[in-house]
Amino acid sequence: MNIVFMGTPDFATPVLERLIAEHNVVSVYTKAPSQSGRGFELKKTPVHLIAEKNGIPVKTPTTLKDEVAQKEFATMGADAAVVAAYGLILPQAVIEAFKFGCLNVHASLLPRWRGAAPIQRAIEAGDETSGVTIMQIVSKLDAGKMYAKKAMPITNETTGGSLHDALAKIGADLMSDVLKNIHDIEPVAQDENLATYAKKLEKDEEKLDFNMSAAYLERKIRAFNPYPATYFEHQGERFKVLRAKVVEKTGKAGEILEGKNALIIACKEGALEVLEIQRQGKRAMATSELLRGFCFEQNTFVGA
RNA sequence: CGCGGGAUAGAGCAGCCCGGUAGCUCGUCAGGCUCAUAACCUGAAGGUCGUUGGUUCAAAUCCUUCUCCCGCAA
Repeated sequence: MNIVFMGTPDFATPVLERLIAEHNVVSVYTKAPSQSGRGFELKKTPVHLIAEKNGIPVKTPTTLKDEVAQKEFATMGADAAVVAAYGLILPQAVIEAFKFGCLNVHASLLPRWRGAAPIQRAIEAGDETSGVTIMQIVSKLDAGKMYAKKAMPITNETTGGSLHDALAKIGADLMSDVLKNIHDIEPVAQDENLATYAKKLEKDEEKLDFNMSAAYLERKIRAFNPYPATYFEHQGERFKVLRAKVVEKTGKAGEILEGKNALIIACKEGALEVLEIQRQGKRAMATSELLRGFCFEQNTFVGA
């Protein structure tokens, strides 16, 4: 099958690699290289790099709304477009430009968690299951008919990173299956009454608010690991928290109950023992390692 | 050239501002104590202080080259 691929971040690369292996990827669309990272170097997207490595033409339009961009699709003779975390809105004209339409890989079991950050929101909310949905793109966000779904459990060990990687692989498999059987699958509509939205992660969410319960904060820490990661501030320094567990202790919210042999911080309900931490300028390490040479003063407060 | 922090024993840190014998906590090893232990006591090994050059009687410390790591920001 001749396919146009559209995607941007790491989540999209397993899907693209699978398509390259199994189909004829005629063109790849991704976001333009942008100044990012230390030194503001111009960085190509992960999808961009994979495409280049495989000698596939890459296009990086800033919008697909103009007619020039849309006419390109007509001349490619592609049967379908596969979209994975592309980051641009597809206008109706693009959606209709392909025989099989535009197929999207979404990292949740739709209609739950439509939107930008389904992986993190599922963990944060305490869902016991996550998964991948392959659906048809329609003008309404993540609301198209579904071809296939595959679930996977969320455990106490699941982090945003681990779930992301697992779902990306599942997504690649599932998309492969759907494309193979596209003639035989009748897509089913989503139940609009069950739809929820996963709003994108905001900067101010990264700061841990110890006025929340320990159980919630623990989930959030896992959801935000490794990116964008949560943190607290203590005596002018910022400490990223990568892993923690809930412990049965009480104190005023944000109070350091133990700072020498372990780091335990009181929350509104319960307390958190920080297990993996990253001091600014340093790499992430087990809290026990940091505490060999560093000490948090007991009974001082962190956070706000 | 977006802003900033860091590199010191196997690990984590202090020392640097104000140059003058290389420190702390832990780990390792040996011995001791104990019914016993991740506990306790005694002792030991382990460092060209990331790299280059300079200043100086003297550099972990001040200036400089490069490499690597990280935070912010996007």
